[in-house]
Order: sequence, then structure tokens, then C-alpha cells
Amino acid sequence: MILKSQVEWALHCCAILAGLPPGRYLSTKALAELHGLPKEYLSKALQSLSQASLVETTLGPSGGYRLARSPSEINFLDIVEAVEGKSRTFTCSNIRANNPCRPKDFCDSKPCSVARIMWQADEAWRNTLKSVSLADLVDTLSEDVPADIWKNTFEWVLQRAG
Amino acid sequence: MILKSQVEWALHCCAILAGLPPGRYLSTKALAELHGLPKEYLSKALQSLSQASLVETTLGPSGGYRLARSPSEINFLDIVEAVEGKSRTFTCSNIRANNPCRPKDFCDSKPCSVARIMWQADEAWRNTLKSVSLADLVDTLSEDVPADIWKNTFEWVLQRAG
DNA sequence: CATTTGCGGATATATATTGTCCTTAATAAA
DNA sequence: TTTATTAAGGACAATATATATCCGCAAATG
Repeated sequence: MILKSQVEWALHCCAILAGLPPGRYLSTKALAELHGLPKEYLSKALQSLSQASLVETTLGPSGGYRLARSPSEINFLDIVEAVEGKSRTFTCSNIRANNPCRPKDFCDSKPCSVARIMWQADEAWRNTLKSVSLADLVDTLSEDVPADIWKNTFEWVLQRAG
Repeated sequence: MILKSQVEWALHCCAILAGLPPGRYLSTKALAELHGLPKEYLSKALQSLSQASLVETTLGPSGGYRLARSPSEINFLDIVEAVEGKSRTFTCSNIRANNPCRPKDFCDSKPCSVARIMWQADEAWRNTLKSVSLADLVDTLSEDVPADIWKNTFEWVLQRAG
């Protein structure tokens, strides 16, 4: 069970969008070149973000993507679920129902015990993701990345934004 | 990102093994028929449990599997990792290194910020799984499953254990 | 000896992921 | 108005992973 690489791409792209001057758009091309990613395929990840209303888009030259909300109002779970979908990481196929010792018409009051526990773990994962916003990520990044590299990066992408 | 169905199978099989009289073995065949699963493929999941030393095996008629430790000393994470592997659910391909604004020989002191956060969530997931033992599961199951069905089930599998 | 069993390898099929190519419509700049 | 650029999305292909089956081997049982 490994997350799609598009999740990683979407997170890094959102981090850049979060650091952009207000109102500016960034194209798929610029984001792909910055990260060394296949433009056409990255586009699918960005479309997922768009469908989830995490980003806004505009067409034409100097068009592209920008965040639809403030970085503090977008969290990791939003982005992960936009790309991976919202379904749980454990699916219960209810194999207990195959037990030949159970009456055929037996109806369970609760969901399967195994599933309940697996879903608790899934929830713990999601809660952690939900607790970190893009604003938090930008804070961490600007601590980690040397200031000059950080600054050059935004000049570089903005130059490509027309 | 969805867990393999073998994880579900392994958990249910372990639940049965945990409720078995001490010393008794249960064959792949019995476990497969009880749960309505393909015997040959379930066998792969049980082999994973064996390789992880969660179960002990013996050959020949009346052979099969039994837990290698007491149910209170085996937790969900043990079983999940035996089947899914121990690698994290998020892999960092270090795409920040592709940033053209970074000096070619730049060496990061810390792992990628995005990865650190994703790994925290992964750890929260694992910690939850680690906190629930097979003994806990058996307790939950015997609350959920009507006592007579629970009892019949073990008579049924033991009858198939020779 | 004959039967049952776990184990591992080889192989086949289905599904998911990754990636590319193309058309369309909208937008902005020249 | 014209041209270039863009996101959106459909079609398609390549690759990887998950699911499943089959076989032979060695060990254990009676």
C-alpha cells in the first residue's frame, strides 16, 4: 500500500502556490519544470486539485493555477484526498458472512470488528494529515530551505508566469 | 492506496487461531473453507505470517498453523506488516532536488518537509495498529458474535483439524 | 508406504498506476 | 482580430502490482 506519486507532486505544487504573491497564477509547465516532472501527467494531479476546489484556474497566457483559499485553510488531508480519493485504506469484504456456522439470514448489528479497528487507524492517519495546513508547511520549508534558494525559486517561477 | 485483501484475510485467520485450544493446529484448507477464500492464494498470506514468525507450522495430517506467541503479544501492526511489508505508505522521491535554483552539490541536512509530515501520519496509523492486540480483537469478537455461533465455529474448524 | 501438509517457484490474469498524445474551448496579449 | 497560451479531458499505451492457479518438493503422520 503506497500512495500515488501524484500525491507527492500535488503537495509540493501546493507549497509553491502557497508562497506565491496574492493573485498570481502558475502554469502546469512552470510547476513541471521546477520539479522535473512530466508535464502532461502532472496536469492530471492539478486537475484533481481543481475538481476538489482547492485551486482556481484561468486560461490563456499568464494563466494557470492559484490557491482557492488561504494556505491556513487548506490542510494535507484536503490535498491527499483530492488525489487519492476519500475512500478508506482498508476495505471490508465482510468475509465473516461466509462462515458456514452462521445462519444464512443472520444480520450483523455492527460492522466487522476487524474493520472497526483498521478504520480507527485510518482515522488516526487522516487526523494527523488534517492537523497540518499549507501555512504550517510553508513555515517549515522556509526554516529548512536556505533563504537565498527559497527567494530565487520564486523569482524563477514568477518569471515563467508572464 | 488500498491495503491488499490478504491483510483482511490474515487478520481474520489470526483471530481464529487466537481462539483455538492451546497447541492445536489449523490447516490452510480449514481456514479457507471457513472464510470462503481461495485456498492456494490464502496460503501465500499464511506463509507471510510464518516468515514473520507470527505463526508456527507443522506438516502432515492434523498439521497446519498455530500462533507462535500468546494473542496478547501479537498486535495488528505485526500482522499488517507481515503481509504488506514494513515500508512506509509515502515514499519521498526527493523532487526538491530537481529545483534548478538549487546548487548542484547542495546537500540537505533534513529529509524533505513534505515527507516528514507524511511520515508522521504514517506513524500515527502504525501506532494505532500497534496498540491493538489479538487478545483485544478476540474480546471484541466474543462481544459482537452471538455465543452459540462463536462456539459452533470453533467446533467446526476443530473437526477439520483431525 | 500412502496421505496430508506447508513451502516456494512458475505462470497467468486482472486491475491500477504511470505516462503520452490529441482535441476543444477559453483567455490574454500582440 | 489574430495568434499564442492555457486548463480540461478523452483516448490510448506501457508498466507495475495484486490476485489467483498450478506444480513439485520435503517433512510429518499413521
